[in-house]
Amino acid sequence: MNMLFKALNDPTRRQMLDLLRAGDLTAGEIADQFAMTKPSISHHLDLLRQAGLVDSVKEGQFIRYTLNTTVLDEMLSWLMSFKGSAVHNSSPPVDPPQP
Amino acid sequence: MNMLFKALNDPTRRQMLDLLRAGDLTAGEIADQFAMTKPSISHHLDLLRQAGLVDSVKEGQFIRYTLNTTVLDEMLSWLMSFKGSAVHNSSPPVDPPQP
DNA sequence: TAGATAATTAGACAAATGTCTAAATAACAG
DNA sequence: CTGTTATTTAGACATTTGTCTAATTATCTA
Repeated sequence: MNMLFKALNDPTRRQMLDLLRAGDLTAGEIADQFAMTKPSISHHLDLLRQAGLVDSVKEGQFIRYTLNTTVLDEMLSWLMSFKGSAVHNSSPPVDPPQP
Repeated sequence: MNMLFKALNDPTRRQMLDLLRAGDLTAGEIADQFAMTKPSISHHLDLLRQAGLVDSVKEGQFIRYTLNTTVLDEMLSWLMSFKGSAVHNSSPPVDPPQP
């Protein structure tokens, strides 16, 4: 899960994923949305690809990036397990009612 | 969400959260589980606290750390929205059956 | 009060990260 | 073929991050 958390630990990359929700985009179309050079964009896309969050397909001169959310499953279940397995160590907030 | 992703982007800190699922622990008890100096542990716990993932309460000489999963909600819903809003741009994998 | 224990703060340092410019690769259009 | 467009690769550089040692603060106890 390390690569996954690393990939998501950047606002630019998270925004890229948000953009891709509406549909596939080429590297250039993605770059147009950010105030950043194309090599930087390329590097971010590479990290997302390494994490498995996007797939890339060359189409002629362009490279089309597609969102791939399957890798999120592991992270999602890890996070959700926290919402279920909470342990209550603190004292109860009130005394139980006396009969 | 930046602090939250940052806090989770470290195996040691994620392991700390896993430890706290079984119940509250003091800083020293947490430190015992890692091959790392106490100042380093203290720093990690500070980041978790800044992210809101743990609460700390001083009890005499000790400091007791408690898991707090409420901040996970925002992240969880962001992640889950990906599993719902996927768009299918690619061609269908097979041709539809011919009658 | 003196000494021991729990934990943090302060500061140093190497490694990782995000960004840039310059150059390389690959595909298209004339 | 030549030039233009899309994208990546390579390398440099400043910032952030994780770790350590040394010192500090706070609490307990004899």
